[in-house]
Amino acid sequence: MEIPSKYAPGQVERQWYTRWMEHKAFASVPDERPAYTIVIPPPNVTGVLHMGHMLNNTIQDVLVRRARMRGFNACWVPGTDHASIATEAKVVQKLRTEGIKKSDLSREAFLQHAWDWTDKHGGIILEQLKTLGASCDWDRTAFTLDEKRSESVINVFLDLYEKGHIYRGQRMVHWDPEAKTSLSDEEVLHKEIQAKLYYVRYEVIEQPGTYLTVATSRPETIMADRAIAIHPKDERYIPLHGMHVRVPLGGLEIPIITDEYVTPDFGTGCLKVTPAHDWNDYAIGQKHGLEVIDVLNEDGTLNDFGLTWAGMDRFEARKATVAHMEATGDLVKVESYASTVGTSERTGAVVEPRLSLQWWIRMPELAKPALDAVMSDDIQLIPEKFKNTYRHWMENVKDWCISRQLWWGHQIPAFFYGEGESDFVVAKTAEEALKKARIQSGQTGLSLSDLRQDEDCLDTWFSSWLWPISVFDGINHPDNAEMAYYYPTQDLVTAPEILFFWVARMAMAGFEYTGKKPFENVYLTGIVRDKQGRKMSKSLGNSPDPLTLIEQYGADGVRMGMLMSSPAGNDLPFDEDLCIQGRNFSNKVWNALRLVKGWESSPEAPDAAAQWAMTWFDQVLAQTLLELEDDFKKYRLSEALLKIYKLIWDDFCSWYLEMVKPAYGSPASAEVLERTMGFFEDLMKVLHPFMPFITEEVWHALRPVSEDTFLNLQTWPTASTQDRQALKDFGHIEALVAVLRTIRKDRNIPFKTPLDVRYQGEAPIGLAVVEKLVHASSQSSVPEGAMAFLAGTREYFLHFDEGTQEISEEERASLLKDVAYFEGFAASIEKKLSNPGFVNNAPAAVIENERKKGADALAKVAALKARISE
RNA sequence: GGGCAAUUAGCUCAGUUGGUUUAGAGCAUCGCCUUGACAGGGCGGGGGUCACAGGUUCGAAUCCUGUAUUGCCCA
Repeated sequence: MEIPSKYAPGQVERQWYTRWMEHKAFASVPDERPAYTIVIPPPNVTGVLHMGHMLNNTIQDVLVRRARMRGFNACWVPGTDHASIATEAKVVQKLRTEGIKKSDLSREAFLQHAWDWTDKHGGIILEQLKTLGASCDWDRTAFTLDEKRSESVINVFLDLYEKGHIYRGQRMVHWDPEAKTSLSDEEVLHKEIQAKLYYVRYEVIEQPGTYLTVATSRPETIMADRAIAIHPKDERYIPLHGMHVRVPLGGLEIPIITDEYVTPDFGTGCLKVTPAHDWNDYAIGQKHGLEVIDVLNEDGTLNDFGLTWAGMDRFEARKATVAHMEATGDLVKVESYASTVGTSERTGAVVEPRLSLQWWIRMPELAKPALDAVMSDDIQLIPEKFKNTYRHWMENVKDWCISRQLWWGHQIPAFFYGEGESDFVVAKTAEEALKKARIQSGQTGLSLSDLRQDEDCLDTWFSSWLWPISVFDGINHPDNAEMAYYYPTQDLVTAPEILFFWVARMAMAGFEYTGKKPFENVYLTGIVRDKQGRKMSKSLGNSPDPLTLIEQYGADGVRMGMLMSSPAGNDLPFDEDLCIQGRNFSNKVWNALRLVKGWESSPEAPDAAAQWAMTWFDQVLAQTLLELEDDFKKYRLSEALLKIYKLIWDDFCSWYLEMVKPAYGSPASAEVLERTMGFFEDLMKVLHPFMPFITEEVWHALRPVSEDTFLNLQTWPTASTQDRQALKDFGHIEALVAVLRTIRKDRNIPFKTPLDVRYQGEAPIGLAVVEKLVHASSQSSVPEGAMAFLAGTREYFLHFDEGTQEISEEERASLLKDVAYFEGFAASIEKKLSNPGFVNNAPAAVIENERKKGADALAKVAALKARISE
């Protein structure tokens, strides 16, 4: 059988994924096994696969595949998110390039474009996940805007409205002038900028010729000023209490008011109050009964209150008003200062505070059970450090603005029948709305054409917070069999950035609609960064294309590369070298297969070395399996992977296979072959969650299995009985082999020349292995003049035919170095032991151990010195 | 400005209630090896005052305090 010496992943990976799909290897239906469920964090339909998805989904796949092998009925539900703002922005942009304006289209026509776009691009990421090897149950693919999910959203809106959790209110919101919609607090990113502070003077009406100077960063809103506020105790301004000033733009007379809110040290201590354009000013305005004048249009241009600057963009108007005031002498000076500005997460536009009528959810009550669940570890956050942040947010949670002035999304099921602010009803359909409206208004003659549905749609998160329930249709049919079986889900894998956006809200919806938590564990991944530590982003262009990586190193190689260094919650400094390591590892596994497949079988019994090797490897495997159990329980995936890596590369390939390897051209004992195949299969099983493709390929190549039997459907290996003795014995053999190799090297003894190893008393267990690995013979007799050396704490000798060989200079130097080390070590122990404080206070076992360490060190010193003096 | 976390080898990280070496691993690096599975490899080596300064203790990478730096969250 010809197997190429270099593993080529491309072909293998494509072939296996196709076969898995054909046989629906990852499909799940409820049965008698326990369920293990993960719902995918639905990627945006606007996105393409990036490194963050790669990391996140690799982790999910590892967890799901392992659960499947451990006897769980594993179900990984895939799907996508309609991403209201982002998608609408994309579609508007696309239409613009075709010369179509959104405002020229009807709602229906626009939505048709949006659906076309989604149908074309929306599934891209899911397709790409298949390349990565994701073992999702694809038949369950859901979309936040599909029929069932939409129905769920509307039902929840109705329910929350009826319970009084949803209300409509005029409030200050974050406004995205580019998308022309409100945003929730979480959709605003605060950025540090270098801003300018403009000092503008306002003339005091009662004292012409006297001016108050105000420092502002937003001169373009000056015409909407409705007061100047000063701190009541600010002595500089006490004489002006109760007076008025003239607004330099427009000339309106406004009062000077006093408020504790003003910081006397900031700027001049005078604050211009513009209730429509600042969160704090709005609060002050409310308190003092000031008029609210909005000088901006929804697209960020100035409206008619903007005087001669009406129609101009806010940033242009800023320059223009400043220039004007400079000319009139009202601009006193300009300073630059560090400030922060809110930008839209989706469009990047600078966000405006804007007073508008929106829909809100009252949060504190909903948040309570979701907070408690995390604080009591009923829902476990991994790593735990996120509990703090979570609590802080949940204890200070603010009402959630859920309406968006967009079309792409779930239209708010509120129907207006009159002009009044409360002339509306909330209903699932127009027909139901009509019934309700007739009753509520008392106007029995109302008809469908009198109703007008709210134009706005709901925040995307208002659908994704239902995700773990809605994918099983648990909102519309709470008692269905799938809900009972799959819900609550087990693990959720997501990024810390959306802990509040999504995780917290899912917990709230979970408790509200099922009375249960939606998931048991939340694994928070880190951010994938480049070598310089920068976040990978499209704008920086520092993100490698995942599909190109997969082409170069294989999905297995990339998966391993990503997981080699990604503890939960820690950022992943991505380096392509990690993928190379993954690829090289694939190749190692591949060549181990080549070796084993090349062995002919013979009926002979195993030789002593092979016999011992099998006993030993069985134990290493058992030991590692136990350690893996613990690692997985703690979600220490990179540690688990590294352990498997070393188990395969070091223990299996470098030691075990060398121990059992038959001489060139000779057959292997059938028993050895059988055991080796068994070990190899177990190794492929434990590696499979991390590297699904190559393990499948190798597993099928090892021993004949039918083509529609898959490794992921096999049982995870169980550890055989523990017997630490074989591991201890190996420690000694390892040391002996290492010393003999060093001696060979130091004395330039070619490998062809056999070594004649001598010892006193009983032969150490596993000596046959040493003979095989370092090409030596051994016997229990020590002739005159043999060279003594130490392996561990036991003394051995080497006999040379041509008498004692001269010790080389290099060897002497290295021996002297060792002597110094062990003498120093022994001295430090001696110091410890002669300290009465230590001897009197430390536990007996610790003291005993120190004594032993000291004695061992001294024995080593003696043996080393004996060799040097030869 | 408030809160949280981190700082261990060139890089990425372990180090589990203070006592298994004078602190480990993987990668990288260096030396030797055209050995019949694999040079995408084998064998061997070098490399760290555990950020800094104090303190607690018989004993500190580990506990406490302060300082510095970095990151995250909130305002």
